[in-house]
Amino acid sequence: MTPIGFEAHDHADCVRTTLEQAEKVCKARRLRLTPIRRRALEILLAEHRALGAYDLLAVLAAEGLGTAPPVAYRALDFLTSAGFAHKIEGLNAYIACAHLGADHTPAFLICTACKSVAEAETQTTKGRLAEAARDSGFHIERTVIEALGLCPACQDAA
Amino acid sequence: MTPIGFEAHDHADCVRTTLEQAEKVCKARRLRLTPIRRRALEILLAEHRALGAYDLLAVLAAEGLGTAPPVAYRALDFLTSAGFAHKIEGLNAYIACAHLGADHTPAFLICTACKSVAEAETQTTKGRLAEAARDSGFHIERTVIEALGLCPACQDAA
DNA sequence: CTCCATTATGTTATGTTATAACGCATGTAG
DNA sequence: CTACATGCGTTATAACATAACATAATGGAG
Ligand SMILES: [Zn+2]
Ligand SMILES: [Zn+2]
Ligand SMILES: [Zn+2]
Ligand SMILES: [Zn+2]
Repeated sequence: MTPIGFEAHDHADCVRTTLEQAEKVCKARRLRLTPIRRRALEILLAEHRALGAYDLLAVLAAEGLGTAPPVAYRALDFLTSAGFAHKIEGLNAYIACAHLGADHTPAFLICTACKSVAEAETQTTKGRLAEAARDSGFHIERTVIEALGLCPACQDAA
Repeated sequence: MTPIGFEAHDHADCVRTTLEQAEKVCKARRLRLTPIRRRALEILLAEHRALGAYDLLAVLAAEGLGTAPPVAYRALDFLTSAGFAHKIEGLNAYIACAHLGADHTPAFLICTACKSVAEAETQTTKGRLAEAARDSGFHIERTVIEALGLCPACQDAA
């Protein structure tokens, strides 16, 4: 479970396989990966960073795929519902899933210096949060787990 | 480390001791708990729930303590910087700290049915997130840990 | 193939959350 | 008193998100 994002890696491959996975999942679950949705996923995938909805919209608009906010928000709704993207609550921004296909509980490491984001996985049933929940009888449906700090590269720079 | 919020407890005492703690901390750190800031903290403390900035503003406005958004945001900035309140990123809302004075990393259990919020504590150096960070050499400065789900009472109701 | 229901998209408007910028007031140190 | 820092009043605007309704494309059922 290495967090993807900070390490050097074959990113072209990363993009390709994620898109393939997304298509496979859509086929299996009868979801429609329309041109707008597919392009939105590609845009998010371009970098391991979170993009604001309006940043995404700007790109889509420049490509003639729609100009009004609902274009972006609908695409993001689809992608997040399908598990192809996640919302980073701490940034009000969105990022492509780095473990598409794997059933996972995402956790994010967000570099405040270079803005890159790595997605790790945690196990919902373990960890301190789950423990606190069990202790008090709380039933967890969804978790938001985000760490803000400095990635290895930015620590070296400082 | 029991999460405060779901259990029945002497809430009047809860409010009183938190305000006392806040005053003590302000004295020690030479922070100024002005009338607006103090009242904002009281308003947040009234219930173990998160309040939107504009909800807080509405109360302050009704009491003649200011009408424009900066009034609320400045008070919230002060309270969160001082550690007297926390922002719930998943709700864009703010809640009084339930462990004021204790040096802690907050984690929240948020009931999606009744909207109440319990604050638990986690240890920054343990847990899966810290583990993932260590693995990749990431330096954590702040964490956002929030669980959405059903509190014990709302589970029983369903 | 045609019709129908469903899903997706276009469009306008608005709601919600948060900050910038500037000036005045007040408290404190030299 | 003066200089500086901090808090507050006020106006305006930026940034994020959704409501509501019209039109179009898609994909089955018959
Ligand atoms: Zn990559
Ligand atoms: Zn993911
Ligand atoms: Zn209480
Ligand atoms: Zn706290």
